Amino acid sequence: MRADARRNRESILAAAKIAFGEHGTGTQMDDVAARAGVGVGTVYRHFPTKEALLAELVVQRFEMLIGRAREAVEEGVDDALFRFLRRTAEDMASDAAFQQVLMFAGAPWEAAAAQRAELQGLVQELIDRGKRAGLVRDDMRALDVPLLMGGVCVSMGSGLPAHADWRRHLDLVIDALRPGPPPPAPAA
Amino acid sequence: MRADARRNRESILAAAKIAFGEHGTGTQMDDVAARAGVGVGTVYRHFPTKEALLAELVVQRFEMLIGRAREAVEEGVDDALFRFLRRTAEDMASDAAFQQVLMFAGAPWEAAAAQRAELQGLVQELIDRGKRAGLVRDDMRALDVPLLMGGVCVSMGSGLPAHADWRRHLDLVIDALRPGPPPPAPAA
DNA sequence: GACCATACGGAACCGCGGTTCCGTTTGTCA
DNA sequence: TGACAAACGGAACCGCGGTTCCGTATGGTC
Repeated sequence: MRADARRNRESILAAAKIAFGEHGTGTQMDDVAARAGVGVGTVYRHFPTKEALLAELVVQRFEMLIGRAREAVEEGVDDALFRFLRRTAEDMASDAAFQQVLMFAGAPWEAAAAQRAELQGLVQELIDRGKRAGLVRDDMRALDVPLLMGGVCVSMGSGLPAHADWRRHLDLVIDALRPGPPPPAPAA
Repeated sequence: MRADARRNRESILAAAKIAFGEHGTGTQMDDVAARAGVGVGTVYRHFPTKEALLAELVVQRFEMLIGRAREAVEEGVDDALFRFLRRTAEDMASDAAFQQVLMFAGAPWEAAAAQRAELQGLVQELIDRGKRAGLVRDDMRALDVPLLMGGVCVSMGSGLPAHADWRRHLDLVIDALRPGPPPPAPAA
């Protein structure tokens, strides 16, 4: 691969990261090209499709989350799960496209299947530790994480009028994962 | 207004309700027209814009939710809030477009401002009752409802692979609204 | 320094879907 | 029943944005 080609590929990825982070999946290819200081044709030489470009970004983002999860596991704290969730949310807050991918699935989501699987394993470890310490409800499953985080994503992007307060949303959702109070008298 | 005009308006609204419920905001005007047994032009005679049509549907849906909320208030049960949330979720599950509007706001969302305000008042009543009975956490606010329900919407539409289990999501989120266990030893 | 495969730029292409326009039909009223 | 305003149908229009195409530029090699 020629030197300038490699350089351009990097520029494009960097530009795309910013553009997609800001404008979400609606980002236009021309915009990415412009930011990268490159023509659209060049973008298409490196990534056959907009979806493919986005998929690459999503994989990278998952790779980063895997790193976060590893750190959390190694931290060895009982509430590492919650700390991980908060850090993850903080990361996602600045990436509109990733939020949308997390919410709606599709090709880029599928493309990161391997990463997702790995991440799920690490999260399971965090959950187990939390359960052992009595900080996490017994019936929590690893799949609850994408479920709930997908929900939190709604409160992030889009500059919503009323429900833009994603930190509040996250707090509530994390509380949902703690062991509940004794079931409030099963009266009906 | 001519008789056939009124009749057509109703057909269009009915058709739109079904179409938007199925395909979400991505529903095409031609589809609505076809289902209503009418030409596109006729649809546009009655609703100047796709957004306007959707807005009308959203207002109707909120009107229905207001009805649900009134019922809940009149029920007079302590956990009326939770019962209301479950019924509401059940209603929303079959309306893809409403889910999207709830998630992303925009013009149709704004159009229902009055309804939203009224609904919020009723929900506040339900919350207060729940708090008095000790079933609802003290710091819950009426605005937490759209916040969390918006999140649940993610788990509804779109036939997602992993996180399609919206009932689970709803259960968790409702648990988040209950009074928490004693804060797990403020160690950190 | 010449050569050529590789890479680039960006104008043009194309399908999609919301919206418009106008000739035709139909309800209503005298 | 005749006349006319109101309403209808749907082909055509148009902007948008992803993708393609090809003439030009350039890094690497002999």
